[in-house]
Amino acid sequence: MDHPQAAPNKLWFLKHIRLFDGISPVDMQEMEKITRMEEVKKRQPLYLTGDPSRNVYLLKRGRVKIANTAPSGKEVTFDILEPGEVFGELDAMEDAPRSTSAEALDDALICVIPRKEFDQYLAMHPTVMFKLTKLIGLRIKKIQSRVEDLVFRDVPARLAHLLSELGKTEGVADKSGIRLKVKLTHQEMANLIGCSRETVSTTMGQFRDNGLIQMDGRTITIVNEKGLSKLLG
Amino acid sequence: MDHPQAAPNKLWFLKHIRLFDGISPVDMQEMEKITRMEEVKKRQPLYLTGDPSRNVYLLKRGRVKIANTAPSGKEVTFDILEPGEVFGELDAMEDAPRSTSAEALDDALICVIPRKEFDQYLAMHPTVMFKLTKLIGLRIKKIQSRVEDLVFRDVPARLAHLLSELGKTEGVADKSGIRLKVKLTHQEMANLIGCSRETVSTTMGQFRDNGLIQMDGRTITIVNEKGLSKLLG
DNA sequence: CTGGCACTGTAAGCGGCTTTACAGTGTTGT
DNA sequence: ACAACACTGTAAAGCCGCTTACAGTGCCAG
Repeated sequence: MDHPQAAPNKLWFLKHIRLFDGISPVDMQEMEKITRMEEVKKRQPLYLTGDPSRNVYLLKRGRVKIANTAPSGKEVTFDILEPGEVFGELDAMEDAPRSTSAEALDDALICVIPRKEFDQYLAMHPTVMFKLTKLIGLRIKKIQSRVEDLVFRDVPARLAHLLSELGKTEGVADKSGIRLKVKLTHQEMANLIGCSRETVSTTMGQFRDNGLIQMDGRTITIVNEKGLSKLLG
Repeated sequence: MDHPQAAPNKLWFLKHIRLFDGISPVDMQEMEKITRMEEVKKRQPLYLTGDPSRNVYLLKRGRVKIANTAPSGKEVTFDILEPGEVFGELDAMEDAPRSTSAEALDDALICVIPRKEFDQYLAMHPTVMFKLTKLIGLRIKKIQSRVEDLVFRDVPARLAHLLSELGKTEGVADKSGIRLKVKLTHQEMANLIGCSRETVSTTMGQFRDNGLIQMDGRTITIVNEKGLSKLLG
């Protein structure tokens, strides 16, 4: 049965990795041979900035945060990965020290591939490499739009943008609007949009007061999506 | 003779494209077949955001600016490309509309490759594709550090960072320090570091007053490199 | 060589965001 | 169950960088 609780094996998981969308089962089986599965506890770092880049990772279950910390202690979050994503392959392909850190946000299950085997695999599977190149291209676009956000938009607009993105990817329709099963703290949102924790709290408060969102504990519901979009510019 | 003024032909130029570093001459000759050279006048746009992505480009001579403009008219510059760089391939590989605009900053010479031919070429030359993936990886790191700059550092630090980068890539040793043959206006620097033109002017003035740099017309000389680095962090 | 245009220099005023400082409210582990 | 801790709400003060406004300088074309 095609369900993780039933028979979670490596091949089942590989099918759900975006890198293998539209890739032949044979190629996938070969990948299976060189991977090893690993459980990771919540808050456990997978690697830190500056570490040697020994492995490439595939995320099976849970979320992983890709981030960096300034000497001051201030943190910027580049991405929060969902199951199905590949990560750590850029530093690994160049055999360069890690340029970011990666940390599990939940108890997670990942697939570990040693750097060399990954390189060899790619060299022998051009279609997978082509797919990888495209995935990396999408990431560039994503981060380019982060730069645009930081330069063009103020905090309310950036926060509105974040919320509406979360609405698209994680939202569930509800009687009063789009309910977000967000497990992000205000601090984590602040790291994503580049501002302080306090500013996130007050801005969310304003959104609530203006009837754009509802907040119930840590559940956010987008009540007035159009109102949010209007903030974007 | 291996000199552009003497015999500037496509093959000569391809040797100087980073994408072909360490690539076999045979592969390069095949690329030559599918390219066409084109002169571009200063300030001429190669493409605008939203255009269909028909081609991939190789920059032979002159500089090209990759940028985007907000509805407000504010502009952000993602990169200023030097000869030897490939560009426009990300949008082209996905057959997506241009996500940025590209404009010649000088009279330039570029090599144009139709999207489809580029895709086919890559499919048949895995080593070139591997190289391309690595180049894109480097670009991600570059833009990630832009995000860090915007979040972690204030304008003086970002400007100091820009100047010392320019010193590394374009600096010439001089009796009083590192002379920059920069052809960037304050506006262009502002677009690169994400602040207003006026702030660049005043901050440069402060650097001058503090003996970090000298300014003579549009020539900048870094006098006290250590002093600049101290601003970084 | 000269008028026009683009770029630079500078300064006052203002606004958005950070910092600092706490009080209040979950949430978790044992 | 409850202490300890982490997260949220809020507000005052201060500062960085933007906006506005203009004067000065340099460069290029005709």
